[in-house]
Parts: sequence; C-alpha cells; structure tokens
Amino acid sequence: MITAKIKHDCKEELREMDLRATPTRIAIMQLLEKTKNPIDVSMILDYLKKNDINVDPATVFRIMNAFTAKGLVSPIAFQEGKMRYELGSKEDHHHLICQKCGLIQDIEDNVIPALEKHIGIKHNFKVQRHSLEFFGLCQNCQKQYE
Amino acid sequence: MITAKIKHDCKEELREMDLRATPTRIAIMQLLEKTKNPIDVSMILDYLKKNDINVDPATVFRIMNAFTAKGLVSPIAFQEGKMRYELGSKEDHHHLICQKCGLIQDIEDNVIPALEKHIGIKHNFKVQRHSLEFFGLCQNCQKQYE
DNA sequence: ATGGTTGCAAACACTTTGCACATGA
DNA sequence: TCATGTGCAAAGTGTTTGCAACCAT
Repeated sequence: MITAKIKHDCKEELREMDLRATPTRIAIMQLLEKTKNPIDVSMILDYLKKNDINVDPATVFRIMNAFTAKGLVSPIAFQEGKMRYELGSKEDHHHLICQKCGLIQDIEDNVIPALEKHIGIKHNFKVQRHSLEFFGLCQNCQKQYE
Repeated sequence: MITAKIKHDCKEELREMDLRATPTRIAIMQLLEKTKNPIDVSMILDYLKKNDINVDPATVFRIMNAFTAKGLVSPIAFQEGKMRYELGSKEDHHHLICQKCGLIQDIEDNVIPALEKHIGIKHNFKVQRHSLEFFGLCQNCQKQYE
C-alpha cells in the first residue's frame, strides 16, 4: 500500500511555529518547497514579484530570519557574500556547486558524522553544525573544456 | 642536524609575484605569517594602525584581492558576511570555529580527498576546491555550560 | 482588540571603483 | 621614468532597524 502523501498545508505549518500566515510568508514557503536549491533573498523577491506580491526586501529578510529562528529553514553561505536558505535542517547532505553555470546538486554523505565524532574526541571540540561545499564543474560544463 | 629555518623575506616573496613591495604590503605579509587564524580586513586595519601605518580600507581590499589572485593567500568565508584570508593554499586542513569565544583551530584531514574522488566518479562533478568548517564549542567554552 | 507584521526610509557593514596623485623598481 | 599602488570620495550590495500603519487571529 502506498502511504498517503500529505501535501503539507503551509498555513498550518506556519501557525504551528507561532508565525502568522500572511500571503507573503505562505508564498515563500511554497517557493521553498518546490525549489530544490538553496535560494537567496533576491530570488525570493523575483518570484514574489512574478506572482504579483510586491514586498519590501526588508520584509523578506525579516521573514527569513524568523523562519531560521524557528528552524523552518537552514541558512547556508556559499562564497558569494550573501545568504541562501533551504527548507528544514537536513544536516546530512552537502552541495556540489558549479562555478560556471551555477548548478547546485545535493549529495548524501555518511563520512562527516564519523569525522565529527573523531573531532570531539581528539580536539575536545563539541561540533554543533558544519558546512561542507564542493566547488567545481558539473558534467555539462566540463564538456565545454574538452 | 637542524635544517636552517629560513625566515622568508616578505619583500622577496612579493617581488617574485610581480607585486611591488610597499610598506603596507610587507606589514600585511608579516601579519599573515605570524597569525595562525584566518583574518579579515578590519583586523588587518587594526594591526596596521597599531604599527602607525594608516591605510585606506579600499587599499587593503585591493591588496588582499591581489594576494588572492597571485595565490599568496586563500580567501575563506565563515558565516559572517565577510571574507577572511590565510597564507598559502593549504587545501588539506579545515577549521573548528568556536561559536562562543571565536577561537579558531586548524585540523588536519585525510578523508576529504577520498570523498572528492568518489564525487568525481559518482556525480561526474570535477571538484576544484571545497570548503569545510565545523562550528561548535571549544574545550574552554564547553566547561561554562556544565 | 491587540500584538505580530509590514512598508518606508534610513542606516550599517563589507566591498568595489574612478580618478588624480604618489611611489617602487 | 612610468607602470603600479594608494587616497579619497562615491557608489554598490546585502542586511538591519525604528516607527507608524496594518492586518491575522
């Protein structure tokens, strides 16, 4: 039997987090859900504008900070001088970032947890979170240099 | 017998890279050499001011960009919204960053190269560089929560 | 009704840039 | 000498904040 795929109600999800379900917040949640890659504030603004929701950038920053504080999203910084955000706090995946076309792929990982344990023991450092990204060339962009 | 520890002449090092050895650049090189942690521009400015070298921030940014372009330093971004720099392009170490006191420790690593090879094979992604940092609590700061 | 949210304007931090002047090789 | 480096001022991003108006509950 196939388990029912619960299409999560963003409105519910927000209220559960003590956040009021405003149109802007709902739209951002929907964007986050349908976007696989970490997105930044300007991408969010573009999306909202396309959907006739005209918001001030400051509001989006405030929303993303609220979402982060509630653990709804994880902030992640590539080396761009700005923050990106992705849904949830999926600790066990990392990113492959193509330096040419910007493609972002997720990769699963099982070696970092072991490394964290090792660090705890050897360096007496209590790891709370980590950040691991690989920068390079995706399959497509490699071809163009052959 | 002890191998002679060559105290590298910053002036030489700069000229070898086709960079003119100005007092500011020499001082920054010296700071980088004696500082173990990655440092940011404001730290560099503080240091220079203490040594009676009064420079414009723009100049320091230009210098760090030049150093980066020549491979003298590696830029590294923690999650702070600014760049830090460390000498050389030591690819095989990572950082433990204490979220409470800011202490930065280096750790050696041998597992990432294997992971990169695996990524190349499995995902057809050509890794050029990576970034790995662990955020948490150093030995000292852990004690204060006991 | 009322406390959380937003718009707007201003401010802040980091970084880059144009141009004239200064300086290292 | 003269290409390179610097100071200064201005501008460009990304982000935060204060305050009055607004709206979800």
